[in-house]
Amino acid sequence: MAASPSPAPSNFVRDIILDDLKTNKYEARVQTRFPPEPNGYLHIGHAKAICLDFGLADEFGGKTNLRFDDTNPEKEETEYVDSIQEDVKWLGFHWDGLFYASDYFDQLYQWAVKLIKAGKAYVDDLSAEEIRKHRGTLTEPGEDSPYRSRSLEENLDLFERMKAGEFPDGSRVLRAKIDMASPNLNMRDPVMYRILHAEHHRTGNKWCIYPMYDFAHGQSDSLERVTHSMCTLEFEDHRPLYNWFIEQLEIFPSRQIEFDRLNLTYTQLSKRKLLQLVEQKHVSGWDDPRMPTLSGIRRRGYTPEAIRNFCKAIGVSKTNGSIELAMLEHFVREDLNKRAPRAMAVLRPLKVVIDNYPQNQVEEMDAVNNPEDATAGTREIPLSRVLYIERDDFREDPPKGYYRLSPGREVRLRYGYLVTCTGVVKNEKDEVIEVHCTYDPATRGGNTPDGRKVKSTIHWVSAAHAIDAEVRLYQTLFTKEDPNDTKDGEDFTVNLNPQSLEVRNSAKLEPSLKNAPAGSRYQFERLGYFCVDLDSTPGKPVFNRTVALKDTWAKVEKKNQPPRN
RNA sequence: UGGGCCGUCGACUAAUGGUAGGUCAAGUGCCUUUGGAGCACUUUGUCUAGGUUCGAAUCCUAGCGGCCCAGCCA
Repeated sequence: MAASPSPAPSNFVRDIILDDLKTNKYEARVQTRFPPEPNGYLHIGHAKAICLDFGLADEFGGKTNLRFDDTNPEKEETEYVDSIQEDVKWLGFHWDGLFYASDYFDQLYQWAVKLIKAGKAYVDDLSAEEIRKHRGTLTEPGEDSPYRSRSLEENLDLFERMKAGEFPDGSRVLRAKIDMASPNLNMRDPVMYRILHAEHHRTGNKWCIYPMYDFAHGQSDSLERVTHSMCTLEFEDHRPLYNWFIEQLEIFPSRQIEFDRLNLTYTQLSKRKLLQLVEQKHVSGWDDPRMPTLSGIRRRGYTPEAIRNFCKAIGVSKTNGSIELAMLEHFVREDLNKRAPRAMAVLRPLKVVIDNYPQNQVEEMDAVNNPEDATAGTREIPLSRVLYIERDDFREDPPKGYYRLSPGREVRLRYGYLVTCTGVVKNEKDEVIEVHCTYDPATRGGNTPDGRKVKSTIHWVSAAHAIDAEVRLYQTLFTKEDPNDTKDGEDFTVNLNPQSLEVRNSAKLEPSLKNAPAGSRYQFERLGYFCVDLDSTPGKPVFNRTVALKDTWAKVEKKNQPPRN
């Protein structure tokens, strides 16, 4: 066994599998499944589950099925089925079998009949409301339904007629006969089947009764001979029921193991609430780059490698916690730093005129594409008398510690020349609209033959050669670490960040970016990582900022000037 | 206040009765044609109280704190 370069840290699920392997449980076989309900798009929380399910099976030479948990025809759609498959593949995983819980509807029906015949299930005529009342409370036991003691024959007949469509929605259900006094509410005669005259995305109108999650999930695991069935913590209370059905049915004993779901600061990971954001148009869609969906994150410019590394780093446990968003951002920076070619782009242009530079001269300056990757090569960038620099890179009255351009000060233009600011031009509102400089011809390429040092190197683009672009800058979608932290009666949308999207319409890019294809990623020097959006048009590219570079100066400035409000 | 689960640096996670370690964050310095990247160093932790033991983050007891469960959702 070769030592892996970055060994996956162990976790309690892996320990369980290791132990089962040692004791030869399941004939030393490892099989998992990733079981999404196709009622929404996959998000970063699912990525954690995917990495666990597929990762563990891969590690032990096992199999992983993709199985759609499609037992509720009213919420599920093929659009979601398609996006989920695309996202799993994009993340870099390959499933063995592709299944649907609905593939098992016939088998499930037969098993339900088997339980009725064994006296372990009955048809209940109580309404939903009445069932709720009979269920008792957290501290008081429930009461038996008056229909609990029906004869086998009557139960069989009624269940068959439920299937045949003789009864309206909600009029009857099939229930497991377990224990109405159980302290675990899931064991108080849980509903197995409900009547739903609804068209199913796969089975069409074949069925008008549909199994509940509890009477489908474990059985599906068992049918596929899944050995280790990982799910999130809220299903711990369902495990006794999961096992009860397997025992009563005498089928393959898959084992359910629960782990902690991912929580990320400043991020909403409830599928229902993500759907709400889409439906109420707080975002442009499931793939809005501010969304934590895999499609949103992908459009934002994240790489699958970064997400996988993140999932590996956060680990798996049973502790309810919240990962800091900075952790995710670290892993995308780490990955993009190695692979993203550099380019120069000015987001808020300020015109610079180099007064002593020849009027119509243009020089091609050599620039390295990626200092982290010697094989990435170099490119040429045109320089001329009129440039744009970042507004932030000039201050008429520089604060302490600021060492970019200001009157009388010399800085280096990256891959260009050293320039010294000689003056400014202002408009009637006293705003600087133009900066004047002189350059030192001896410093071509940014070199200083005399060994002189400058404190700062800034990026620039030649005005005559620049490409106009739209750049979209993002902040967190929510202003609070916990978006669900609201006052009574308030919806989580009150925590939406009004500044989560900022569009810069007049960005100027170096000409090499002209034909960058959608999805390609760059580091704009000194600014951050950016990704070409699919809204780009031939005349005007659109870039998304994936994540900003770490900005030491911004930190210093913030510390020196605490917020006024 | 019925049942289930969980408490280790600011965050996440290891240590499986035997040196409390790693990553992120924060801080300091070095270096730098990105105030980027990199490198070095530093700060901070076993929820509390008892008990078992030569030895406890780990085992036991009792507290305290947090999360989940009363859908014909998953």
